[in-house]
Amino acid sequence: MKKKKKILEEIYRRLFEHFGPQYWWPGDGDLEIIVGAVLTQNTSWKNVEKAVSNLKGAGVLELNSLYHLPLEKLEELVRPSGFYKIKAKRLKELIKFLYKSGGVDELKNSPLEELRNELLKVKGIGPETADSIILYALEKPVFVVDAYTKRILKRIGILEKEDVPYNKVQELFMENLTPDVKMYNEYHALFVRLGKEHCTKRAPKCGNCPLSDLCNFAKERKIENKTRY
DNA sequence: CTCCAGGGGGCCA
DNA sequence: TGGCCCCATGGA
Repeated sequence: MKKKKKILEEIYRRLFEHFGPQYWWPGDGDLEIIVGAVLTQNTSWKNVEKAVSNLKGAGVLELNSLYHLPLEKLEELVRPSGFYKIKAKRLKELIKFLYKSGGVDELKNSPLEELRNELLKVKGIGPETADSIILYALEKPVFVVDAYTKRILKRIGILEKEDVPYNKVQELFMENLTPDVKMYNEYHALFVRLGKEHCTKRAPKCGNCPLSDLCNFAKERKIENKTRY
């Protein structure tokens, strides 16, 4: 039971030493983080940047502007991020919630649990998006779980399969690591960094991966290479 | 050409 | 609950 705590601490230490601090979220401003959290749903960050750039260029990356921006116009601006019609709708719902709540700064005053439940009621805001907003924009200690997190844990052998409920994986971290905004921030950012650079779905680069000696996937690949050559 | 990317909701048994 | 499908652009 305490073994997992050790492993999770070890993984963090290794990633931090290897990559250094990531200083997330990429991009700046609370609202940009919040908008980006929706736009990046099942989408490469590269495409999100284009959409965010469009919003900035149009001068509408601001609560009041977004609130009054016609849905059709918003769709057009976020199109590069994919799923643009549904994402425009989701952004509208979220902006409406922020607007009614009195703005982003006002939300920072409400307790984490209540905040999370309110965000999850918004159509289009699921656990990962809600937690990303809470951790990175509102700076409260929730651990963000994403596809990279599950893939990495699965390959290391901590999870038996990637198809595990979000909350179960989140509990794994939050029951073993003391709540800390900065550390949770870096940990998730480091998982994404590792996921992009090494632990990709196809053609993983296990060679100089800082976790390769813990990773069953890397070990199997090594065996393959040995028997092949 | 196929597969993938920092998810989430709707539907149906 | 669990399984399946849909949303869509841009890069590899």
